[in-house]
Amino acid sequence: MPELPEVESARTVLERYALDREIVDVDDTDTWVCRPHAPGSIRAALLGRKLTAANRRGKSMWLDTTGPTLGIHLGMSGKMVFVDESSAEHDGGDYWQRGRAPGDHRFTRFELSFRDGTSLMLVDPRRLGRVRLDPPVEHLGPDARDITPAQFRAALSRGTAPVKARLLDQEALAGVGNLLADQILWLAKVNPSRPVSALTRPDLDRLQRATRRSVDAAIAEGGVHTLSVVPYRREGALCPRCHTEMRRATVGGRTTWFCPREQV
DNA sequence: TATAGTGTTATCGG
DNA sequence: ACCGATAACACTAT
Repeated sequence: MPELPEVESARTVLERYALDREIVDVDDTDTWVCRPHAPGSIRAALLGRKLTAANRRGKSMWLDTTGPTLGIHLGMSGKMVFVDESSAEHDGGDYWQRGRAPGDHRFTRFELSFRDGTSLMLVDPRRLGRVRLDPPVEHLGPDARDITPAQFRAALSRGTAPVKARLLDQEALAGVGNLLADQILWLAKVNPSRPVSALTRPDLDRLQRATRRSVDAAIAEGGVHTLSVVPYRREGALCPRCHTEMRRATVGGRTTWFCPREQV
């Protein structure tokens, strides 16, 4: 499911395939995913327009058009699929929804049809994704891929929240999800429950470097499921560095796996 | 059959 | 007002 790296691969697909084609039909009838606009309002705003650029900050995407901006968030189970002139489907190589067969429209929640017969759809079984016009993005923190050490220290300096909860706070820094957070904390050898107020300057700098490394690695390797500690997020697994049994906890409301020996 | 889940947001309580 | 925790959302996979 999508964190920053998966959203970036989706953005790349949109940029490569979906720009500069005239929109001749829009299916925005799923008013749970397409909101808060009235049914048909997104359709009316986009008919006859073209997508002109695909942008991303954290896990949020927005598409510039010759009309209003189209915001797309993949939620926990969404993926973008582009159907080309020969009905071949292109997605980000995302590892989830692997079981979906080409042409399966059961979970298509939003669709743009272009004049040349191609189309772009949001496929989202759980319907936790969102499509909206002119989405707000200013509230998001700096993108986790290019946040500077100084910005990172500022984002993690205030308050008493567990450091993992802060890493997941999209207004502090944008793009880190549950798996990336576990990887970052494991790489930096920081306990997920440690209050941000207890982090030292060296801790913060290690965390920032671990964030950059983890995001870059996941983008290069094809998603957060390729991160090195992810296979060890299970009962009975041993830390791949020190062979201590991994421990499970709930931090920031999310399932958390960490090495109790190294992450102190 | 029961439960957990890679995300976000409204609401509650301190 | 600020900060953090929790429940809810809808559906699939185990």
